[in-house]
Amino acid sequence: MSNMGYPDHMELHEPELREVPVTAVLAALADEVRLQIVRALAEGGGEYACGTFEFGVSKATRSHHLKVLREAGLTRTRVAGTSRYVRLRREELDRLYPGLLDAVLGAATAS
Amino acid sequence: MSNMGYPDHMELHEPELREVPVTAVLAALADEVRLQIVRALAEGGGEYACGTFEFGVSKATRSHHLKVLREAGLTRTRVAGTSRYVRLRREELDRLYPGLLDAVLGAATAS
DNA sequence: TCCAATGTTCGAAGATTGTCGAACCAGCGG
DNA sequence: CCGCTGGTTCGACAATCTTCGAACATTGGA
Repeated sequence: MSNMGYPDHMELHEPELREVPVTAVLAALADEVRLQIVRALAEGGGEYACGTFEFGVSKATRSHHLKVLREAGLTRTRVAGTSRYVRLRREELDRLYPGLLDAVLGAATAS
Repeated sequence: MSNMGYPDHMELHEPELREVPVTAVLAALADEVRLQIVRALAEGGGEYACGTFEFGVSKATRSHHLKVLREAGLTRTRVAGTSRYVRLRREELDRLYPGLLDAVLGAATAS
């Protein structure tokens, strides 16, 4: 009974957005590489394999940044085979921090 | 002729908000102490002497945080006598990043 | 003139962060 | 079964950040 209705592959732990301090959310966004990832996710709208993001950093670094985003409650990750698919938790974000993502992305895109 | 129309006391250098990278603005907000300062400034609406902010850090630390906020374009500082009065650059902020401050402050206040 | 008050600046200590290569793990395809 | 591929994890290193006390600057008043 340790399996509580999950599929046979463990889902990654992703925090409730309420339980993440605002400062952590902001800190997650306060990095150029991570902001590029978030921007890409937001533009596409859907989910992307981790390997999609090639922003001039190594595999290890990219993995690290995706972990930061996930643990800040900004993204959700689905495991499928050897790949992991990432997507932005936009609705939740917009509900809890209305306007934040739009403001940040607007600025980032407008440059 | 080094004085270019300024009053006889040099105003502190405060960057144009456009020229501050978004990540710097976010980084400035991504700290518990600085967020408390910003929250206090936003609630009050007006300007406050630096000494007003007693959030359990030393004078030196407070001075440091106020400098970070100022150089991120979040606050403006007026020098008067031995005191410095700080205020939030709310209008500019709201114009360039509409919704950002509200989202962050709402979250911070709602806790 | 001398002192008190308000802030800033200067190290320095300690923690956190971003980055990488190397090693590792798990599927998938021969 | 063996190797490739997509990702993670593990040190390690350098840079940055937060924090403090102590020293300094400047103003205003007794």
